[in-house]
Amino acid sequence: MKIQPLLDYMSKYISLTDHEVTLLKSKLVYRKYLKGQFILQQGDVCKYACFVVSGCTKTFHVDEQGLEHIIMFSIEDWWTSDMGSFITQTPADFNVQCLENTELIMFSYDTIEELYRQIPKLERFFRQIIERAFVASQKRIIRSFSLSAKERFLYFRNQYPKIEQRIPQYMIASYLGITKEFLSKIKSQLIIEQ
Amino acid sequence: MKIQPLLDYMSKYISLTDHEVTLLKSKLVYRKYLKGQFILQQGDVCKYACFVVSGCTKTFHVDEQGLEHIIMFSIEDWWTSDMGSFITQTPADFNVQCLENTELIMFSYDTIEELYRQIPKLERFFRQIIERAFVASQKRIIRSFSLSAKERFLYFRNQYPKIEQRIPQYMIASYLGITKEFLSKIKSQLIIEQ
DNA sequence: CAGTAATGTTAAACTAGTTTAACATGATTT
DNA sequence: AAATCATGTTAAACTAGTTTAACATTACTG
Repeated sequence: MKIQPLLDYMSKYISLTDHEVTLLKSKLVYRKYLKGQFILQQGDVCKYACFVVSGCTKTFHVDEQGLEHIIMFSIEDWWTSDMGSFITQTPADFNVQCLENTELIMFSYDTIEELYRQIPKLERFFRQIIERAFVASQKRIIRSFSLSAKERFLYFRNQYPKIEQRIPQYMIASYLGITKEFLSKIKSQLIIEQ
Repeated sequence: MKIQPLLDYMSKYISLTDHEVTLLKSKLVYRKYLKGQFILQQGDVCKYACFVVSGCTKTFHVDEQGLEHIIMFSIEDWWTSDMGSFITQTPADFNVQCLENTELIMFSYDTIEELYRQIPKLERFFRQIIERAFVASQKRIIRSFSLSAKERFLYFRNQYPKIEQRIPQYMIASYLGITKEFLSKIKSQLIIEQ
């Protein structure tokens, strides 16, 4: 289990004793997925909150018309899960699929409450992680209201330069809430403008 | 201080001893605002996370073109704050304004860390509150992608029947991300369809 | 390495939602 | 009671983004 990336990440929020690290390790699941595999399928109950050690995933929702809407991408040092399904143990709104071979450290719903009891500091850690995720989600709502598709694309390109080259363009369009044709148009406009 | 509504609300998540309630009480701020008053202004640092005891607030963002976008309404038993500004103590993206005379119980940034230390259970309480807020925010993103303006309006009307009658229509339009003119059109279409 | 599937581009016709402006209504102030 | 202001409606012209379809390109797969 490559646990070091997670420990480095956690050390930014809390400090764990050796004994706590051992305890934590014993409750975690380490798993490798291949490109294309689903970590979670819409309608299933989400059993794991996952930390991405390596690789890339997309989280997406399929609406009633069968259209795919990408909510987020997750790469190294990010989290991926359907938080709503995880915390309430009800059917997921999202699919999570690997866009590359991906290694995950998974916190299972069945053991996380026990972990909180044994290591109360984790309660603090997860509160802070979720605060950040919530803030990012709210900022995204602001952008969807107040920016045009072109401005949203420029923001995306700036914020995730690494992801832009790793994934197909139609997925970026889906993340931006536009069609791949319109993204194509925006990009050719941007080239002309220069 | 009308603290009972907050205690009732908290009892759904954690149970506090009498001593803890006394401690908590001593750290809270209770305040009344008049209709129209601002609890927070965009650009200021948010010092308080507020529980609404009575009244109604709107949380909105003013974009670079000066257009107002309503992010949420908060009524009795809801929270209101700019979480991003509160946790990072950086300038707020949002304004929070009272739509009615409003009574709040306010958790100050300066005392909340101390409270977490003295009553570790609060860490758990806020983790759960923020989890829920995050999930609500993500569901709103799904709706903005996968529903038409008409469907979003029907969803709003269904989810917040009490709020619909308490506030002006142009604020509902702003919440839905459309113009008041288009909301007017949607409503007249809905009447014709019946 | 040929054939098929997945991805990306261009362009024309279309539609959801905006903008502007004129007018109606009710509430608040003088 | 008149005047002003905030809110709400209607309608016409407009625009951002979609849909459809044809074609180009890249990348798997047998």
